Amino acid sequence: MAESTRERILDAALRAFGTEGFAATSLDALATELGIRKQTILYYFPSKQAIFEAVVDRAASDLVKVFEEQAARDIGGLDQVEAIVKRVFRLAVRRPQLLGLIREVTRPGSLSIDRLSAHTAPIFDRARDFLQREMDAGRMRPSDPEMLLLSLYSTVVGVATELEVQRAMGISDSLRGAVARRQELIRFLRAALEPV
Amino acid sequence: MAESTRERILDAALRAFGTEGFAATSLDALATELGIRKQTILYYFPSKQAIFEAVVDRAASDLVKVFEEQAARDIGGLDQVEAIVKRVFRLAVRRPQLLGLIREVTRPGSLSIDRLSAHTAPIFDRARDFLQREMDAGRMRPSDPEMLLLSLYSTVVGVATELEVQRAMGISDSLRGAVARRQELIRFLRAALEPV
DNA sequence: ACTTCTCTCTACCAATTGGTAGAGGATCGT
DNA sequence: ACGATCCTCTACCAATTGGTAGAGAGAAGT
Repeated sequence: MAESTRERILDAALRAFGTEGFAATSLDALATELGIRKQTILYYFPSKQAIFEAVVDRAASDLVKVFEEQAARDIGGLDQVEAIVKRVFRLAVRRPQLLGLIREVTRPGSLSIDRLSAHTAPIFDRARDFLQREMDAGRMRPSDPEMLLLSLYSTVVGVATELEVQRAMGISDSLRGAVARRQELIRFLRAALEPV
Repeated sequence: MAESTRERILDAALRAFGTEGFAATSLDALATELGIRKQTILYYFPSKQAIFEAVVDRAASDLVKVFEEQAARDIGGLDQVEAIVKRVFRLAVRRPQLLGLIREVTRPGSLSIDRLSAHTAPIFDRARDFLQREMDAGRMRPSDPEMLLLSLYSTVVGVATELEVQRAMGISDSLRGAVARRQELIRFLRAALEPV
């Protein structure tokens, strides 16, 4: 078997939770989509909440891996920022549900926010330190690194995921559109970060 | 009566839809919160979907009003951008559910996205023209105004609404924190937009 | 007094929800 | 051959869902 039932459930759940959201996803619908019975799902996971947490865990480690990979080959300065933005964009194009899930978890009242931040806290710290270092070295415009990180996060995740907003604005959501958006975003960020 | 039943329903529905989301909000819960019966709600609105659309309409016109007010007294350049960011932030602090609702509507698969964009399309156009004009006049760094608008939108709405992300990052979400975030955001945007 | 209109209620419903209990079929080591 | 383990199934269940039907109270106009 190419993929175990458990993995298939997690894949389908990621897609469903990441697009429709937790509450709008029913176990029956998930099972039907997979061509199995709901009870088969509940054999692998004790509850719907447990599936969600497993999905969050897997998604978080996928995300962290992307960052770790780039952090490993630290090319420094704005080039490093650009490289990370490119990676996030590639992820958003290939697996849009993944960033959709992050949005779902970071919604007010989500139960699994702590689960997510347990995974991401180290890379947040690492990113903050990186920004601070680059500022000190004069390779980046000085500012509050935490606040800057928040701005960067919002901008990148927003531009990468707000497909509906883009559609409403009349912006193409084709692959070519994604590349154009990424380029423009990088120009935007470079302008904001370049030292004066 | 200070506020009609219909208005009270819309208020509670905005709060619920804007925080918990559409699917996670039940009419029974809404009614209990208001101290009335579910059927009273269904007397004023034919269906749950109809309530949502009414809430979206009202929220959209509130949002549009905020923009119109600032657009009326066009002070030009980056000061104008700053003024709008401040207004959005004030809205995010006073009525966070409002921006939460926008997030809910702009989620993939939302039925009311067209309803929202019908309201917001004019101010998007207006904003695009404004950016183009300012760029032509050399008061703003030249770039693709549509893409820039998308970046601005993502950054401002993200920083204003991603309270959970901020909490996970360890950033204070007090009122003073909100002011600090706003100031840092404005510095960030000014740096990105200032002509070279 | 009577009708009409506005509003909120009780009573009810079919469908769907997440979840439990346990049967039955493979496949395995023995 | 035989139990054990793994997996997927049928059969249910109580609770909740959005929504319908219609009673009844109150005010207002006639």
